[in-house]
Amino acid sequence: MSDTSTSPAAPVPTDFIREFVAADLATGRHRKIVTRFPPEPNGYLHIGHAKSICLNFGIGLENTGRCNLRMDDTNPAKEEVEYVDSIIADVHWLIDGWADGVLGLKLRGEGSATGTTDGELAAHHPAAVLPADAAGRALEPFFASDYFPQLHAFAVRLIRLGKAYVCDLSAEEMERYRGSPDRPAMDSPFRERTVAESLDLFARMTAGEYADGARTLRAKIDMASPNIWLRDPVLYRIRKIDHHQTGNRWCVYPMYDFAHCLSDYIEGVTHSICTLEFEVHRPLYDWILCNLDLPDPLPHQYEFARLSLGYTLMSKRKLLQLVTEKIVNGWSDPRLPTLSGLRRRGVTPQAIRDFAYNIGVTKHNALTDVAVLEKAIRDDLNRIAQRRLAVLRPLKVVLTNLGPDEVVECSATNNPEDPAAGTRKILLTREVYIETEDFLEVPPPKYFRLRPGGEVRLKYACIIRCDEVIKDAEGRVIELRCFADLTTRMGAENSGKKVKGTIHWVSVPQSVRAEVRLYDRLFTAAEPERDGRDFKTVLNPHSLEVLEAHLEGSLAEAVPEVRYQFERLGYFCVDPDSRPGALVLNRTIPLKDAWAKETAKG
RNA sequence: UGGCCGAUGGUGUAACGGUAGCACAGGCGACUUUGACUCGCCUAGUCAUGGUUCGAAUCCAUGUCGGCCAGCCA
Repeated sequence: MSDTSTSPAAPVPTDFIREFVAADLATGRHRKIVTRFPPEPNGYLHIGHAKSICLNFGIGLENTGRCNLRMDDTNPAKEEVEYVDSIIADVHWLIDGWADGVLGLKLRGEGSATGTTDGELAAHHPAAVLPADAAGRALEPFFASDYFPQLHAFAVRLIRLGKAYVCDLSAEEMERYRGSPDRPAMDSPFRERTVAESLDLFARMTAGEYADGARTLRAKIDMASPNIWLRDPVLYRIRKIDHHQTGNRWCVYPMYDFAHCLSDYIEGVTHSICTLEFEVHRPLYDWILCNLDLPDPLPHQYEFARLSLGYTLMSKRKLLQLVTEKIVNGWSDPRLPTLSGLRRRGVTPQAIRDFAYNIGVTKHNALTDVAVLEKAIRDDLNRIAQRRLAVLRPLKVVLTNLGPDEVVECSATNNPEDPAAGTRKILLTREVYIETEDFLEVPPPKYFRLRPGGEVRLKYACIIRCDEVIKDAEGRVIELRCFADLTTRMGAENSGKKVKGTIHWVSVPQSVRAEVRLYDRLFTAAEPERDGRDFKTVLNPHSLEVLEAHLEGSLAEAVPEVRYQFERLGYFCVDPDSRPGALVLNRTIPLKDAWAKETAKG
């Protein structure tokens, strides 16, 4: 089995759903496992979807099965091709190199063939093609809309069986008739309509004879059921609007409950995994499949708890609001938990997969600490990111014993976690920048950076001593004059000399300027909507800070999506906003900072 | 006064009638040319009450708390 595994030491994950899968394999109920990831293309994917993707593709991968990507596009009013495209890109980004081998797609353009509407099963549905079998042919996701002809045929069959009827109740009337969880329902006056009449009416609905909302097709189940979803749920509604895949071909569209179970069935899905709120829909899922008298094996639905992460919002509706109200800059704003936002921020797919593995899969709602995500991000970046020196808030230091044009060559380790990454040259000059916070005139106890008369090591270079502090008219420190002890350079006679602090720096003439964007959590509260509060009351006004930083010269040719660790500062990656000579970097996440924690203690 | 689902350290999870374990967070220490990484140690838990059992986080009952369900959304 391919193993660019989720976590270095990770055994195969286990959870209650995987136990069902294993049991079904053991009993011979299924020989091949097929799952699916079925987003509605009405928004961008976020890290909550990533949890589902990792579960569904993980199960496919672990069992040499398959996981189909399917657009659950049964409501043209809310869906757009922009979302279809972003979903495809995000899924690939997240699974490539891991589970892309079990990604089930179909041949482009296949499946939207005509079907019958006379109650007979359409003969064909698109076959799932794995990348290994594509032979260079273009593939695309499955679409629930591909099955509209078959779905329609199934609906007709249900009417013929006396298990569905056309209802003329308005939406308001239907709401009244339905009752409520603790109040009984009333039968629709159209419930006992003859099969022939329903058949005729449904055909005319399909032909476009009636206005939106005028009639619906309903399942005839049990109006006395304590489960609302069994009180004759709507199966089809009239919607005279264009669909992003099927154009104006249809004016009746199936509801989620009708389309989903049958789409699963059509694709040969064995385990249909969704989130907890669909638990109450499961009896309906089963009812539809059973009452259509479909041959086995039938798919089964399993539910797990959706992800909720501290200090962020996960619902597509709320994310859409953040985007449309321009609280953030589009769906890929690095502060958003969208996959495109995380990608732009510099988070790796591996880190997201590790995160998904670490949080597990259960049936109870939990609030996951962002620290778990941050840990996964740092762990992966620590392994792969090359180190560079950069100064965010510069303080000029003049090394008084170096000549104006003197250049001292230093060797810097690219990645201490990966010796194969090698070394690079950096140049020490008379004028350098250090981080403003690395000098304090009157330092607190345990501060071991630079102070007047004190010593500190410039990383990869040498130890310097602060001889003089230059201030401006307001008394602010604007420059330090220091002595550079070149005998403490690597390889020199005093290279072993120890000082408490080592700080980062860049050469003034050798550095490049860049815009650096620092991100913080979008909200100041772990649960932005706690107790029904408006999330806009807890927006973090400092979630984005833009600085002009000075980077080591080797970064001049940095390209988007390459990730670096700026030593002692954090992980950064180049933003696509970058232009030649005008680099823009995003800070993915700062390094852990024990000193900041120490000082915060007061 | 409905139905369904759930409850294990601060947080997320494991244990499937037989030693409550792991991770994150937190604390202390070691190492360190990143106050990073790494390593060592520590803190801290079975919602409650009954019952079954030699033995219960696990099974049963009752209660408590939490989530979901009254779209022609998914």
